[in-house]
Amino acid sequence: MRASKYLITTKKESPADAEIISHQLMLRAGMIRKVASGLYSWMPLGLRVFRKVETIVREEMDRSGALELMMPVVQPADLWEESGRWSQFGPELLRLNDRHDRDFCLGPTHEEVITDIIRSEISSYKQLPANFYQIQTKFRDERRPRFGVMRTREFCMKDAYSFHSNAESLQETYQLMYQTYSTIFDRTGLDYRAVLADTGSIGGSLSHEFHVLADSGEDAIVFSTESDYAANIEKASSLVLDKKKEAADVKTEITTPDVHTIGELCKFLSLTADKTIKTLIISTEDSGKDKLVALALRGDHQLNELKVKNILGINGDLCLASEEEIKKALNCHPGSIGPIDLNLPLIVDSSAACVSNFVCGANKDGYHFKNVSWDRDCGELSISDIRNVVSGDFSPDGKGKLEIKRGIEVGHIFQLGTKYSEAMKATVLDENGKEQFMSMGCYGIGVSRIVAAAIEQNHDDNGIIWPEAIAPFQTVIVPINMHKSEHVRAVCENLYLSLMDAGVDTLFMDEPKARLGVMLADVELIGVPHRIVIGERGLQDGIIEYRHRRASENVDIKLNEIVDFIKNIAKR
RNA sequence: CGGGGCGUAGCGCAGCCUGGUAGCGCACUACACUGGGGGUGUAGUGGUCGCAGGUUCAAAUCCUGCCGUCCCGACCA
Repeated sequence: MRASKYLITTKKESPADAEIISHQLMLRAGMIRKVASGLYSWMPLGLRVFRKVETIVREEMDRSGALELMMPVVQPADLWEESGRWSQFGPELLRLNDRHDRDFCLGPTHEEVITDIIRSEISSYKQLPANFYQIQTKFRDERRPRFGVMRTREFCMKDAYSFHSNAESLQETYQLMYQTYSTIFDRTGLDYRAVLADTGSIGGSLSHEFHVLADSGEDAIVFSTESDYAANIEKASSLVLDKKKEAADVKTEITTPDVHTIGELCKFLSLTADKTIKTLIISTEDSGKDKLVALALRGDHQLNELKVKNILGINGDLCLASEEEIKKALNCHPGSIGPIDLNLPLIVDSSAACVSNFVCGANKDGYHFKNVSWDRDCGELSISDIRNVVSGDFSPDGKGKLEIKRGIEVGHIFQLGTKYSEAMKATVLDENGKEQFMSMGCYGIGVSRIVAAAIEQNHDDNGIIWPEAIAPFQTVIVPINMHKSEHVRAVCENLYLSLMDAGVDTLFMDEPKARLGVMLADVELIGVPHRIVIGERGLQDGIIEYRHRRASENVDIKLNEIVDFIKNIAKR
């Protein structure tokens, strides 16, 4: 591509509302432009990267045997009512009416449509297993779109859906997709991990997420130092070792004026938070009547909302009881609650249950108990894992300790089982001529998000550093004073044509009067991996300058060797 | 959804408190110089000051409402 025929709209300053580095660089490099909150246009330069990612995904999906199709963005409400998700989905689902006032939604995902297709097209177990995918626009009316293309309302996703006549077959395809995803992310050249995940609102049983590692990632992911255990923190558990029970000291009520938080309590009594128990009261409004439930955690641990929701079978958001509700139920303020003689259902975290002689609230404003023992003071306990693991916990498989890193979720695979096929009556006849619900799997990859994640992981002060496989251009030719030297011009032209002939994606900075400094700054911002600078000075010795985007020094290459050199290092 | 910030030229910002000719930098156009890392000069182009009301002789500036946009949001018991 010739720069003179292309649109390169770089900026020195980044827009004020861009917070994370990938968003800033994508705007500065002219890859994307915002249309409205959570809605972006892909400029030609950005689209090139987008397409490269898309191509890798498509090639590997095809290789896996999945069949590409395309379903509509706008979907009828009927299908969603059949699956039960019309009422289950919150405001994330953008609903709209057509001119006949019929209900539709913009598809955030396509389980309903694909299940509808398959139930009418496939009727025999002999046609299974089958796997269908599309690469297409999705819409989710995010509560808060942010981070540029990382969390938008409209985004592009590859979604695949597999159908099976039995669980083993689903297992096989799931494994195949796991492999395929690994190949896809290997090919993008990104540093990623697959982790165990929760199935969330899509439902189903087993699930893995694929995360690109980056400090700015929205998710915390947990690894064992010694085994291959890896999980999202929402899902991660740890091995709780029963501590030797200390002999119970005498329980004492102590006055704790103006102590409302664990922090204040620790300071007041000069002890560490792991010797305290905090008691949270949640209101489970979701389960019909307004019921309060108490949760006991070690003072230094954090509640894992998801684990509690799974235990209590709550679908919606978990919310903490208000001060009034607590006052009404317990006659004290939130800062003084404890597990003793609590007139509420209580769930004790398994780590909290190992603490003895702890300090906790006395359910009386201004008072706490010390030397509390679960066995003696709290009666029968309901114990569950309801906290987030922390760095240094034991891996649940007993091998190694847990370590926590940040990740950007770019892929997610699920075993759905028969959730949708049952709801939508998608059946086949088995070997015995009996009707059976198909088992399903679904598999997503965020195409647009991968582009942003790649930048989060690969950039420096001067701009983006694209991995070879997804760079908008593999190579760039930068001439020096081309308008003054016919020789430089001719060499650049020749080289450009030779590289294009050799199948190397090349950008030729052919604006005759462009200044060198400006061109170099642009080219670094855009992140082209391989740079060739050609000037009269070097040409006199038959030499041109090569530099990789990550390198800090030029390498002199003989003019007649450059095409082979580039072909060699830029090969796919 | 709750809390906060911000809307002035394509982008980044000042002006607003204390009402009176709408400014600066980048970008853009033309010309000249310069020519191996965002160069210099001269002359230009470009703005319903988010929208709607109100106060006033006079509103970017003061008041009210709306819209847009960005950031933060159990972690405290």
